Amino acid sequence: MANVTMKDIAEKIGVSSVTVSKALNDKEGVSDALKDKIKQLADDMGYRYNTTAKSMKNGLTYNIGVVIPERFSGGMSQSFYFRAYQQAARVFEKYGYYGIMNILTDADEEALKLPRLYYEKKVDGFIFLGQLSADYINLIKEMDMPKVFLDFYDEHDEIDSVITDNFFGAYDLTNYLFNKGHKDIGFVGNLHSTSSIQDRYLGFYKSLLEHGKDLTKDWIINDRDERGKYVEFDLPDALPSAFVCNCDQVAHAFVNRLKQEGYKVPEDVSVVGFDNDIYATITDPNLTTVEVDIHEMVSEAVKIIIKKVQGTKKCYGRQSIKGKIVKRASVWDKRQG
Amino acid sequence: MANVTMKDIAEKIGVSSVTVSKALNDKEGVSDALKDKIKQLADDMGYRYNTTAKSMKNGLTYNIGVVIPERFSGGMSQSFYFRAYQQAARVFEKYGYYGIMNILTDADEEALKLPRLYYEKKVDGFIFLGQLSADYINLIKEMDMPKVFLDFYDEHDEIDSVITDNFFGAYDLTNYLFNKGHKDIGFVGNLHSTSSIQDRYLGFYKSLLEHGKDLTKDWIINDRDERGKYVEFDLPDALPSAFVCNCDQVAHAFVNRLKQEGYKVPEDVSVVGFDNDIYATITDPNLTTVEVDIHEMVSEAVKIIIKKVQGTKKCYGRQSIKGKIVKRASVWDKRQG
DNA sequence: CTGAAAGCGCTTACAG
DNA sequence: CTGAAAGCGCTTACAG
Repeated sequence: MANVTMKDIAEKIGVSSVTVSKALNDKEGVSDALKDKIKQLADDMGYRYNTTAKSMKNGLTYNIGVVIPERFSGGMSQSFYFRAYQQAARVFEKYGYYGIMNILTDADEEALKLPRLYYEKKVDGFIFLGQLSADYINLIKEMDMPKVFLDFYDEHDEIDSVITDNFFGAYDLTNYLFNKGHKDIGFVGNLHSTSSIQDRYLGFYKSLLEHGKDLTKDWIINDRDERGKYVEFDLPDALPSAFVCNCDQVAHAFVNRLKQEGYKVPEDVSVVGFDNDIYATITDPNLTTVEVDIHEMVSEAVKIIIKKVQGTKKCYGRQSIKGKIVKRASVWDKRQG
Repeated sequence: MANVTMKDIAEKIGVSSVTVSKALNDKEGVSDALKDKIKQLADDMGYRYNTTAKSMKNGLTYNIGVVIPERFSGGMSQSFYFRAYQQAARVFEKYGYYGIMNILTDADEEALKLPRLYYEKKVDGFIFLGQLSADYINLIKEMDMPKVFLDFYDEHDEIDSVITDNFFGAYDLTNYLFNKGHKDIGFVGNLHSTSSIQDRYLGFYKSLLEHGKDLTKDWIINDRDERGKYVEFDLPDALPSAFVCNCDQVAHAFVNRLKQEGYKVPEDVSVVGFDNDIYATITDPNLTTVEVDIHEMVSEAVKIIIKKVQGTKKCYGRQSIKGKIVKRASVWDKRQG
């Protein structure tokens, strides 16, 4: 019972282990009768396929590393990363692969240490989930192994990446505010923090430009320091009638702050977020926001990494996955009111 | 550059691969000078250790499967499972192991299909995270591989498990309510749904008994059907002055329902939850609750599974990890008011 | 201190 | 349709 191998099965029937291998893998060269007999016996003997031996032969582990920087794994953004990882696990399954999560500690990222998964040849490729430092990205580039960035990208576009369409998402959302009669619109977020936030800001800006508006410095409100830590909002005396926040969590905090200062939301100030995570519906009023298509993003990223692991040299570049606006009560219709 | 092996290193220096193996593993029988030379060369040649080959030899994969039933992976309980999985990944790391997450679909659980990880010998043991059906538990018992249950347990106590101390957590919490002057206390939860909820209920009941109170049927309010789906609360006309809810999410919904019915929380009715998850702080008023010690639980579970994988035959039984009461505004002090 | 031999469990040509 | 031989990259006795 201990450890059944193909050889054990072979000896019991009186054939060679080659024949057993062929039968169990449904390959040609074994009569159907014998195949059935072998399969039956394998079942009876409690045989389990030894993937490690196969890996040894062809050099593939059938594992993909999913690297998540530590700082995204705590806090509140959890939900996004868990859903993403989970969806990845599901899609890997379809391809006969497994994902191995590797939390990249801040210290390792700082010290430019590649994941242990790499040094131990435990995986055939990597999905990096969540913005990494520029230096670390350079390090990754030199790593000779298939890789895909998920939810962020390399500015030099040398590594395939799948991102949410932050630019057009924020652009659409800002247009939506203009359509509702808003004329002055601000933005909440640190423009230098991540490429996602920057792109959302630029989409917002594009909409402003198209509506003949200029940027108003006072209405670009910072939400976090350079290490990503949230800071107090610095509110000017005069506010625009609407704000585009870089994410729902910040929109949630921003709404609370506005209410604390005596503003009514959305009557005095409308607020929109991004992500459609739990903060969108625990905010009062519920937030109009953009729902990121996690499933589609993850499926795409997995599809790409599997193709690359299987040998495609093709470069997929930067894939943007469209989100969709979810309309809720946090936007005031100025055309009627 | 393609694929550097120990043999390549050996040939370059003019020694055997046995010597390289010894040097790279810091084993005896190689002079320090040669060791250094070999390590240096390995580095220069970009050598990466082939874990698969090692696995082939000793039959260990250095992976542990973490199985999470699909129904816990969606919804709102996410946060708990993600934090748990993440913490597990961190602790595995310390032991030189990796975790591989396997979402167990409802269909596979129903059909009594073991995880693919098992049939492919991809792991040395399993942590099962989250309540499984009785039939599935029986199936697991027959699987000859080390395993630990996390956050639930087998009623026959045949499989090691690590759980939060639901019984004493709810007991302490109910005592706390009595101490605040409450005399009539109800419970919200389905008594037949999971062992966690049942234990919380029993802890609550124990406190009642100790305070000379009997159960009042009307004040045991159901929150979900047998498949775990939430149902409308069936509120009686007369309510007790306090309720112990089986979890924060349900407490959140229950508070909203009470407010909807015109009750003031906590003035008219106090409410306490369990878990200290996000629902505890998005509820108005914030919930008094029990914080589960995820880190400790996970660390313990990982420690146990590693020991078993390494050959310990010892049985650890059922380990309860104590949580702690987090006091917030949802409990009215009846002694002063 | 160093190495030749055997083996972990499978698969891939190749030969019959 | 079936199988002997070689090999994937390492490690474990064992011999020198």
